[in-house]
Amino acid sequence: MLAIMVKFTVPKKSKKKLLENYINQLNDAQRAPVLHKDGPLIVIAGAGSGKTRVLTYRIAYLMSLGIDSFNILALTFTNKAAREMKARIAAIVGNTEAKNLMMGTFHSVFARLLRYDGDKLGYPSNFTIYDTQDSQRLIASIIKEMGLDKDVYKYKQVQNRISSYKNSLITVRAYFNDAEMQEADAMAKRPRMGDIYQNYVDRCFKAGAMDFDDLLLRTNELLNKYPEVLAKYQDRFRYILVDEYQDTNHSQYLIIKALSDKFQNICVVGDDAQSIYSFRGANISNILNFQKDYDNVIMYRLEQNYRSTRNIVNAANSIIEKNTNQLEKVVWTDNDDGPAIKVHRSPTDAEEGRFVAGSIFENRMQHQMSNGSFAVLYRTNSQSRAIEDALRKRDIPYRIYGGLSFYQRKEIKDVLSYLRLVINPKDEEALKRVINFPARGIGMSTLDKLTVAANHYGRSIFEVIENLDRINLKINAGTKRKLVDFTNMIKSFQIMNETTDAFAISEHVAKKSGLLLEFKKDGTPEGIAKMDNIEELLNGIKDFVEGQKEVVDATGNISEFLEDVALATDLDNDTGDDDRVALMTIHLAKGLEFPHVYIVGMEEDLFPSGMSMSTRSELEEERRLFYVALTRAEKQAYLTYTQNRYRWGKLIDAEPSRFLEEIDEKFIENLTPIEKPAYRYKSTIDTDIFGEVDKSKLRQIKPKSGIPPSTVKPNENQLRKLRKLKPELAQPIGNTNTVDPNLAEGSLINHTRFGRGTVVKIDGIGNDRKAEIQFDTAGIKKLLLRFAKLEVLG
DNA sequence: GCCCACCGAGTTTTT
DNA sequence: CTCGGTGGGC
Repeated sequence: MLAIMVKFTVPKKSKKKLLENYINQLNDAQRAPVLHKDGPLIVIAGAGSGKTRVLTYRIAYLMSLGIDSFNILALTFTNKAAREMKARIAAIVGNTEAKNLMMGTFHSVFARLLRYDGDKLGYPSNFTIYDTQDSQRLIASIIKEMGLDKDVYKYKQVQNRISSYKNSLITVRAYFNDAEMQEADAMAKRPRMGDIYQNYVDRCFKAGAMDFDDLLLRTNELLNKYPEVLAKYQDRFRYILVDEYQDTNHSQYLIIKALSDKFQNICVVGDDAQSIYSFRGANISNILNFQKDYDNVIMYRLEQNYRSTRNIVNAANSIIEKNTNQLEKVVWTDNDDGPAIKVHRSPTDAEEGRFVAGSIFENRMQHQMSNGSFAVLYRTNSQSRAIEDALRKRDIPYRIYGGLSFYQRKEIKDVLSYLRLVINPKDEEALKRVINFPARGIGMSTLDKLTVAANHYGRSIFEVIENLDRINLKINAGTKRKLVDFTNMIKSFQIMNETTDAFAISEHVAKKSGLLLEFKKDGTPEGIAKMDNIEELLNGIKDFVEGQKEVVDATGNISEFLEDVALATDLDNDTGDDDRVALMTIHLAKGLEFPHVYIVGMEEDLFPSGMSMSTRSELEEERRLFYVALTRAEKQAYLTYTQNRYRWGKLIDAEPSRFLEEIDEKFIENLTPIEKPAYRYKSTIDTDIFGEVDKSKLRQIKPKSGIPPSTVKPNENQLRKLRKLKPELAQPIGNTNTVDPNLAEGSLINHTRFGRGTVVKIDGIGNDRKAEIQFDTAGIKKLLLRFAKLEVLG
């Protein structure tokens, strides 16, 4: 109500005044890029330096100069960020003016573009977006159909590989033209990789489906092959802004390059120190080389941190300076020193959770803080469980972000699959999911026959069923009837969909498909929970339909909803209206801030991840991840680690993360007494004449956990690439924790912590090689050999 | 073709 | 430990 009043009573002139005021409040470093009008610019924005404000005001400023919002494209990292920024801009320049701003993630913006122009590439405008699970299922079935060994061709790895081809713009054709690429796969004992890739692409195309990577790859294809399309969008997007530029991949880079080529009004914002997505193809050299890509690039640096205490900023600096590969930048702050970073050790992960919950409880009481002031960050999703349990016991409300999201739950995906079929009956993954769920007597063998026929005729399974009487398939009449009944049901949904909104059709589908009934008759608590979830989904769709009424061009149709769901992240759906502690991975926390931040699981092999410490560049990315984590904190950061942690259902030994040592100790307060370092390092480290350990040498000399040299298997491909690009980064990280060759079952050993013992059993290979040891005083323990410091006594 | 019970493998991070 | 895949009995 108030907003509307303001809209009509405030004359345009004072809007300009408003913007002027905002811009005047910026510091000089922030104001400069805001006022930069034409030509390429890069803003290197340190953590917490107010880059969102810069982006927001810059867009508002451009519009105040008379540039039509229709001509501005802004790419953000999450849709939520886009929404918030857009709302903020609308508040400054007015709703009508901001309406045509094109703003969103790469994936959602270019999905929209492809819905318009994808027909040129042979895609229907109603193409399905396959999520990772859909892709993996399809790849698994292709591997099976091709009769390949599923232990050699692991579908997840294959999917990963295909994804990285696509992100590097290596099409099937390019793959078969690249001998080196094929050789690499052959060396990895997967000579049929290219054929799988080919099949996968064909099948997606036939299904009228794009996976996440296609949204970028096909956009590139479209812009390359159709100059008139490129010209159209170049002309439209005269001003392009890209947030989190350090996390763009090659495919995204090329899109930006192509679109900005004509006007060169390109503004990228990012922080090389926060590049943490190389696993999905992000290429840090995009930001490092931006100045070489365009002429007359002006670089701006935002170095003043407004978010965190001086202790946190300086501690973070002391970490990131261990990395070699970065742009020069000094992040500083005017804020108070603040309390030291608190470090806490617990015996197990359950106790770690208890510490976190207790600490949150206390802080809440003592400082009158809200739950929403706290975040618990971890490296892997599986760590959330122990934290959850502890918070629940303390009655502290929390919300988990990421992990298995609502839309990925089985029952939800089932409903969505029916809806996907309504929109695009060629969608094979959706069809395979629900053609026999709820059970209708259409089993595996029937589906196999249909798949073979579909492949043979180059059609979708749905089309095969529609033409059953014209194809000679060995399917009995009863089953044929059931198949036709199924397609008829979908068709009846399609007819209904033409005249109803997303909510009405969804409710109808949930009932008529038999899904709701299926879970109802199940009767178990799980079944009831699933029904509730479907209920929740329907409510969500209802809200969505309501919301769409306010959006220009929106129809509230189910296809809009599906698009939203396919590209939404957990964060996007966060209303933030209830007061809860946030639990999420560090990756998801990027861009967010909280007064108090708990970084849990500060242990070797967990953080840094055991999967990412074999090369220097991997380790540097882990370090950047730690930097990101720490710089989320405004007032207080906690780092916790455990001595033993449950992993794979077993209690295993844990060792403090090397990152703990990397923080300058003057920023740290240990809540638990430190283990005697002199004792731990005694055997390997020289002390100076005062008996002091030279700390700078510690990291190199200390027996490091890691992969024993004999089993180091750095990704040869990655290494080869790196050697060309950055020879110094390709060095595998040395590891000195070699296992005494005399160690065998029956050996008498000494362990630094558990004392004397006898080796009962040794098993496992490589990384997982472990010994079961009967200790004289500490009982039986299983220790991973690459961690355990064992002295063989005989 | 369906269902249940058992076994085996897997956890890095996500649009 | 937990999910997913498989195989045997119906």
